[in-house]
Amino acid sequence: MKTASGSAHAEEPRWLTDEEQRVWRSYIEAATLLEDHLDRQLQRDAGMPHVYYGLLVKLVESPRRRLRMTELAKSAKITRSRLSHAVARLEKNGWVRREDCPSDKRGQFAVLTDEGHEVLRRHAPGHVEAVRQAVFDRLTPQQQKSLGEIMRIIAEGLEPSEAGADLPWLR
Amino acid sequence: MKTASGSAHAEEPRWLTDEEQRVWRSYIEAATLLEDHLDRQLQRDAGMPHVYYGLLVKLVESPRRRLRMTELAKSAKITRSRLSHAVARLEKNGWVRREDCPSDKRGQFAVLTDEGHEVLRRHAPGHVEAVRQAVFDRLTPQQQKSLGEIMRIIAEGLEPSEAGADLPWLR
DNA sequence: CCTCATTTGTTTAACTTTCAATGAGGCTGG
DNA sequence: CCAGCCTCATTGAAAGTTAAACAAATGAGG
Repeated sequence: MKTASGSAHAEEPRWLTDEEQRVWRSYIEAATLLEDHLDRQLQRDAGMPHVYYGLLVKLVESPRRRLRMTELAKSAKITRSRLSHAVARLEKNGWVRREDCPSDKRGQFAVLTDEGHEVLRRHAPGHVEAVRQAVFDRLTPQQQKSLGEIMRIIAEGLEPSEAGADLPWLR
Repeated sequence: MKTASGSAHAEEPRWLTDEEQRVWRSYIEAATLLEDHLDRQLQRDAGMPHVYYGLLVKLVESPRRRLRMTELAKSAKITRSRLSHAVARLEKNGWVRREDCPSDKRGQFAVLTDEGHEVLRRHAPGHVEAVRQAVFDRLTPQQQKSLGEIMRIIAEGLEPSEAGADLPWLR
């Protein structure tokens, strides 16, 4: 059996080539700048960070504009803890409301309020425009397609199924 | 002259097509998962978030392992304020030390200490491995190349020259 | 019915990031 | 010189995030 290669075990590291390094740096820089840019845009215009906006979007797209906390967390790729705090804040803004789940007394729904829906309606155009300017307007159709494929692959590799990733023999 | 289209002015929004939306979602998901994954890996192994690690890397690659605060901030794509706090923390860890700039009394150098260098040496292999597993091992050479090109373009569009971006007529 | 492991969601404290304000130093033109 | 403006870097408070611990409810198995 080959060594586990995920624990504290020193095989000689496979360094990145110069070209790989350039790619990686470009990725980090662009991702950092982009996140920052969108956060600022939404904070300025809509009064919330990008992640929070994303939560509202998830909700508006869901049946009855509601989602169980855990579902919402999974779909937004954040922890339940982070979501708890976020929803608390959005609730204070009046954009989301919590509702008990009838079938599971532990459960909570996050529900998009009319106000929340309105905020979304009002600021979606500006946000889409920002995304276009920063990303889509600059890429050829081919590049857009590639970006989609590439990011899907990366996400795939890190997805929840990731849970037991360093114990592959248990999956 | 065409309208400025960046201010509070409602032209009918150019929504994203379904395909564009899929691309964008993939991007957001992958970027979120990846950032989170690397933060966790480094926090667990090296006791610092990914950004902080990135700062040490910038320093180790610089002449005399030092950089002016502003330079470092620019090169890492973060604000000077954020850097100030970060360096304060790294200093507390003994991984970075501040030094006055002789030629400009306002200036400060962030200098990588030997301890800092050692931390980097110790944890670089694990980090590279994490990046490989999450990204490079999953992409074809063609995709790696595309990713580099695409992210360079996006970064380009958001770069510092961005400062007066909504006042293009002043540039 | 009871026990125990698991799931759900929240909470607390520590840490990080942002935003706005500040002070010190440099630089330019009168 | 010095007045006004810009740059360098830091600060403190508020907001957001993380990690670990927790209570309540569920549900599977005995």
